[in-house]
This record gives sequence, C-alpha cells and structure tokens, in this order.
Amino acid sequence: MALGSKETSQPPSSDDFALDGEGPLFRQIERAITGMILRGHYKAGDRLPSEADLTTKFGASRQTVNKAITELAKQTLVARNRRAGTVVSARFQETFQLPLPDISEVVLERGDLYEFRILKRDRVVNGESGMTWSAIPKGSALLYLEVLHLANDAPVQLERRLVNLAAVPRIAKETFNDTTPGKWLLAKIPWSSVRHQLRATAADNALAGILGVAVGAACLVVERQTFHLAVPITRVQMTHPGDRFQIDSLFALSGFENAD
Amino acid sequence: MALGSKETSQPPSSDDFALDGEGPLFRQIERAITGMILRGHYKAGDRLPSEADLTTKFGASRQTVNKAITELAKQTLVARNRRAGTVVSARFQETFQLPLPDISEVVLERGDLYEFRILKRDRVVNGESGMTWSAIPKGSALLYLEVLHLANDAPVQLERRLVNLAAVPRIAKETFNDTTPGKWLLAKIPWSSVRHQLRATAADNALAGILGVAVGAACLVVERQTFHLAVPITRVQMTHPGDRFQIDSLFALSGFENAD
DNA sequence: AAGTGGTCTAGACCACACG
DNA sequence: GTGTGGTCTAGACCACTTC
Repeated sequence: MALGSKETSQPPSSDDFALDGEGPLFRQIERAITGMILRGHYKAGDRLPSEADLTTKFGASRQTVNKAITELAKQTLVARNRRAGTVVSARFQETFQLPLPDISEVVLERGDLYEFRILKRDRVVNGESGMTWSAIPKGSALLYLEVLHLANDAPVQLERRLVNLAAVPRIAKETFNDTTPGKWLLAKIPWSSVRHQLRATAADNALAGILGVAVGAACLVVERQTFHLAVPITRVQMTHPGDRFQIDSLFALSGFENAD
Repeated sequence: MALGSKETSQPPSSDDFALDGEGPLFRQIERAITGMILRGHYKAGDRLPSEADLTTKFGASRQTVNKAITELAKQTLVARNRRAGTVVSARFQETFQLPLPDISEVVLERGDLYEFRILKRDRVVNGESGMTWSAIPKGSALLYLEVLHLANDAPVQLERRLVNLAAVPRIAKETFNDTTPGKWLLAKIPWSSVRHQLRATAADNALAGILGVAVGAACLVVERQTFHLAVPITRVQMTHPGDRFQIDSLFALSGFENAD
C-alpha cells in the first residue's frame, strides 16, 4: 500500500505510453501522462518529452498531443515553457472549485421542503440609514431586501441584499411571488465578474432571533458582489447557521474520478 | 447606466462579429461572442450561429472557432448540443474558484511575520482514543499532528491532521524543522483527488485557549481530505478565528477581467 | 542557431439528435 | 435523413528562450 515508490520508481518505459482505447484520443493521452506523473514515473521538476516526441510515442498528431498537455497545464499539473520544454509542477493546485448554488437548490436537492419569506423591502439611498456599498457612489438609489430561506420550516439562510437600481430598474416592480431575488437576478441580468468572501461570525441579537439560534452562535457568511461590464449589480450577504449548513466540494484530476 | 437594454437590444449585426486584433485569434473570437452575450445581442435561450457559419463570419478555420466556443462552454456561458446547435445558457456559473493556499503563504503575502509550532505529535490507532477517520479501516496506524500557525505572534490557524502511515511511512522520521506538514506532504506526495468542506463552529474551551479567543467565538473551519489513487493520504481540519481570517476570490469571464 | 511550444488552416470522418 | 458538434490529421509559420 506504500506510496513511497518514488525512491524505487523507474523512468517511464515505452509501455507507459500505452493508451487504454477508451474515449477520445486526447483524453487517453491526458490520462496516460497524468498516470505516469501520479505513479511517480515523472516526478516534480522532471521534463516531459517534447510534443514532437510524444507525437511519435502516442502515434497521434501534434494538435491532439497539444490539446492533452494544454489541459494538464490548466490543471497546474505541468508547466509549459518554450525551448525549455514541459516540466512537472513541484506543487499541485491551490485553487479549488467550490459550488455555491442558490440555497433553494441545496435544500431541494436534500429532499427537504423549501420556502422563503421576504422580511424587508426598502428603497434606500447609499450612505444613509446605515446602508453603505462602497462600490457605488453615495446618494445612489438602492433596493434593500431581506429574505429568509427555510428548509422544513427551519431557517437555513438569511439573505441581505442591495441592488443597484440604476442598473436594474425593472426590479422595482418585481414582487418575487414565484422566484427568489437571487434567481430572478441571475436569470434577468448577466454578470461579467463576481467577488466572493467567506467568513465566520457570531450571531448578534437580531440575527439570532431571525435564524432561531442562540445569541453568539457561529454562522457561515458568504458575501457576493456581482458586476456587469464594470457596473455593480448587487451585493448580497448570505448568513447560515453553522450547524445547519456547510459547503462541500470534491475535485479529482480528470481521468481519475473513480480512483477513490 | 441602465443595463436593461434587453428590451431594446438589436439582433447581432454583421459588425458585432468584428475582431479587435488583440492576441490569438481564438481569444478574439471568444471575446467577441462573450461580448455579444453580455451586451444582450444574444439572450438566454438564443441559438448561436453554427460553427460553419461562424467560420465564415469570423474568417477563421473551424478548429479555431471550435476552440473558442468550447472554452465558452467550459465557462457554462453556452451549452452545446449536436444537431440542436449552441445555445446561450439561461443561468450562469454556480461553481467558483476559491483559493485555499497554505496558511504560511497567506500570512507572508500580507507582509506579516509567519511562525508555526507543533503542539502535538502522536502515533495513534484509527478508532481508538477518540481519533476516527472513516475512510480508513479501524486499527490502521495514523500520525496525529496538531500545529498552530501564527501571524505576528497571533494564532491564525489551528491545524489538526491525521496522516495515513501506511501510505506515507517516511513522515514518521520527519521533524518539520523547516517546513509545515502541509507543505511537506504537498511536495512529497501527489494526490489525485481532494475533498473540501467549509463550515463555521463555535470555539470550545480547548480551541479557545489555543487560538486565544473567547469561548464560543465563531471560527471558520476548512476540512480537507486528500487521496492518491484511491488511497487516503491525509485529513486535516484547519480552524481559523472568524475575525482574523477570510477567504477571498475574484472571478471574471475571460477577456473581461478589466471590465471592473 | 536551434529547439520548443503557440497557433492556425484545410480537409475529413464520425456520432448523435431532431424532424 | 440531415445538420450540428466532436474529433482527428498533416502541414505550416511564428515567437520565445535557451544554448
């Protein structure tokens, strides 16, 4: 079971460049090379054969080989350099995909009953009455929404949202009888960039009352700011009771999804 | 400033298929199509021209057009279907890249002084003395490590780690004078899949004492399990004081990074 | 100077899904 | 059937970087 096969590992033999015949050729090549790296035939810092060599070894065109290796480079498994060649990375990926879907889908996915309630809905002026969104000039018209999301009647998320009314005037007439503001915005307004922040906070009195947890209880906060072509669209703070919500993500190198 | 240009948006004219001449052709095509979608010339559910048509409109080869659209499909901006064609997605990406680098780099990046202390180091048997890792058979030999990470002498992370000794026997001799266990493992042992969980917890007495926070303080917990070719390597719980640590991530559609 | 990756084209065959 | 994307090849030119 020992993985410490590095000390005794062999350099890649011609057999290691064998393909398994499953699926597209470029994926087979991807798997073959990933496999050699994972099995220690290529170690961190080692140089892979050039594309021209791989073309011969795999019996594929250069385009196909290039597509495979480009994909490995995107996964940060290798680094590519002109003239110097392709080198196995010393360190693996440090950025991971985390799914942050609409809370309604998380709840429904679990088979629970989903419901939401609009607690507040106010037109506010940026910078006044304690509402400030620094990405937007003071004095701008904003819509403030407070929405409680419930799973089987238990609160799982308090959503506190500011919407830039100059960018999304139509939202003023929307009543949100059928969809949540989050889904409405996602469907109506495209975005070009998104910023996320994750942190933990203790519930204050107001939050504790709304979420039905003890004062001081740990909560997971996801804050999201959405922009469209440099125009701020919406900023939302999603606060979850720490004991009823977590984010879960599984990542596998492509071709090795079933290696668990 | 209003973005509600959808109601008045025009169907794409031939001018919209103009390229800006910057960088590789496939990126120009990518930007051109992304731009048409973001500006509302193509709305959710609309069908893009076929690859053959785009080949003509952009004056590029099919390979090049295909590469551009394949990239858009990976970003979930469009969905591709044989026979039915390429359709603009009704909903945008719901999975985001979050950076989770080694804590030492986060601290050093901020310009703070970084230090770590190994608080505990025990050989344990899985299932005994309160240590259980369900991915591994009971009775397996594990190494338990407790490491405190500090920024400017203030604790920012408590790391509690289990290592599968059968998979990583060499770690038994490692003293971690120079590197943290996390970095050591990353450098020595490759992984093929990783699972992450994020949640908030309240500090209990022990945790509060170690982190130097009040009992009950909110903490952000990142749990990571790493596997290599189906073999569990390590499981680590990284607990951060909620007020001294957060995860931050900015994502932009490629080609629109400067649109903020 | 020469090797390596970056990109592009023209042409081809195939698989799938819809009518 | 037939249109659409999925994939592949052979060949080419170029840019960058190291030798």
